[in-house]
Amino acid sequence: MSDNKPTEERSLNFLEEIIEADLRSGKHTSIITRFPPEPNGYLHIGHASSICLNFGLAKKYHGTTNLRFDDTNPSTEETEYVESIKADVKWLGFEWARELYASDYFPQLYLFAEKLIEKGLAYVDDSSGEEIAEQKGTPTMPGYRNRYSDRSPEENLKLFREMKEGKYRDGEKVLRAKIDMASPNMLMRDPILYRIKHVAHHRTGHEWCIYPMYDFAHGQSDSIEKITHSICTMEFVPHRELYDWLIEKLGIFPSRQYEFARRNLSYTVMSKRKLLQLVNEKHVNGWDDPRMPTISGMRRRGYTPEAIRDFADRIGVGKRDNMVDVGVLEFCVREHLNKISLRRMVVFDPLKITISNYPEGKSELLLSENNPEDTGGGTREIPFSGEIWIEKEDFMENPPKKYFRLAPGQMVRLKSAYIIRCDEVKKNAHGEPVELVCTYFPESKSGEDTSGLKVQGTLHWVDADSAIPVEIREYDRLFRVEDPGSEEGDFKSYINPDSLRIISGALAEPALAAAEMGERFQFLRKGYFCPDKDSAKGRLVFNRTVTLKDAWAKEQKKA
RNA sequence: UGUCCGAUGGUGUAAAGGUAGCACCACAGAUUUUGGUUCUGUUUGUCUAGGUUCGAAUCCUGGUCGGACAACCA
Repeated sequence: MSDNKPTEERSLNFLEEIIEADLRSGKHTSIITRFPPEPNGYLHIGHASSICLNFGLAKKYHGTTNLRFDDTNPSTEETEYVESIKADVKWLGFEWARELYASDYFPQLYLFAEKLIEKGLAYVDDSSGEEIAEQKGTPTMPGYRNRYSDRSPEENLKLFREMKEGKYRDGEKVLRAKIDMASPNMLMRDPILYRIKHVAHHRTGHEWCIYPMYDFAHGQSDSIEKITHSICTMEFVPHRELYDWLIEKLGIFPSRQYEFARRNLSYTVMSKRKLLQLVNEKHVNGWDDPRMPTISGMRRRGYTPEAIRDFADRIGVGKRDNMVDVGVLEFCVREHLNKISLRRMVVFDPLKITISNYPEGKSELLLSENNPEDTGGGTREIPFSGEIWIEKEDFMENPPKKYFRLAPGQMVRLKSAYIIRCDEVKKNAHGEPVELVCTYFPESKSGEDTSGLKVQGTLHWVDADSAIPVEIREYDRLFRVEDPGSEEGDFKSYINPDSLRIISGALAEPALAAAEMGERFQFLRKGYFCPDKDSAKGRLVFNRTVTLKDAWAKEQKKA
């Protein structure tokens, strides 16, 4: 090729720029990142972005990523969450270099605290929570110290050891850093480092009754692991000053914190609190409800890890507030599913067709491609006979202009089969069509069409004799508004009442009987679907992952 | 009335003082045995007022708007 431009290097995001600069300057020879969830809930799409970011950055620069559980608050954390988080990260396709726990560092952290006390940089405070808050001032008013702040290092050391030994009750004392009660940064106003909690920890049990706060655990853990780039969300910007202060005073490995703006997704909520409400109040059927923005929900819905990674990649990373359109996610899902899913035909709302000129009692097997996007995808056999089902909405007695489907006297092709013409409409007492009598053109058989007939529409269908009944679950966005969290009143009042539609009487081509969990299908002209775990033998349940684009529906809406 | 962070089409993200680009969305056309896919094209943007400069999205100053910060949560 004459074009010798270097293979189009994509422009770097701000984190990549920082890392490349650090690598170039020799500040680091390799990088280590970490994904640090607290095991107190399920991971959602926001975490997925963070996972892709941290693991993706390390991968790009040939570094490693640790999975570290930030388990410093035993009252909220459980092993169950640890397991689900690990499963989610793995499912997304990432491998961590080390599986670590902040709780592994409790002994080391305790020593760090004693060191600070010895240096006169921390003290034990007997004040109540209210008193501490009171003395802290406000963002516009400086705080002030109390009498406990003057205790000697010796006394503090003694008191802190007693705290550790369980001599005091919850809330009776805390360890505080001695920094600056007048700092414009509230977090620097003698922040609490340790608190007493006589609570069992999911890993250390009753070994400890004092637990470090986030600020005294996170940076130190980063440092112990020699994390080079500790990437977190913007709300931690004010913590950075404290993060750096502690590393400096402790004289430990200088991990550095960098912040990015969390990605918000339209038409959903992401806060743990709100998600929990949806589950507890049964607006959804559990954390893995396919409408949930959780990783387990998306997995059950049929989203692929590839699509989610692609999504994270496309939306990139920045520092400003944002609201990413869920349409981008759906685009990524469609794009991947289009390439990999097996085509099948399923009629959701059946209308019977009798082909009057098809030999009585005859049936034949037709061939159809499994995936037109994949030439090696092979074919499958579909039975065809004189009695078939089509979609009710694919027939109109008085069709509008440009209606390419079936209507009296109008012809359509049945996908991978024949061209038919509608001759007669049989109706029930309400005047609704219940059966169409059609003729077919034998010489129009798919693949060997010599009929010379031209039709505009192609319909999906199933053979009446061999069709199997299936249940379909169609999901729509969970909320009616873009940003439920910022609307007036209770966010739950914006829930979309039609976010789940169950179709129990759908009929599927027989090949679908062999569908297995994990397989992805495109039901022709309907959307992408996957088997749900609720499927039972003889009663398959399919989740709609995402619809197909529908130019006709769009046109209808305009009209 | 404090400190910190931010502001580029409808959305997300690039352009490190020198052609405002890419993707999604939207729209139009072509192809199509899925009104799918694919292909081609089009519309739309630098918050504001000054300043520095031959030249500013980029640097400086003021303003405006949005967000974060006063948990013994992370």
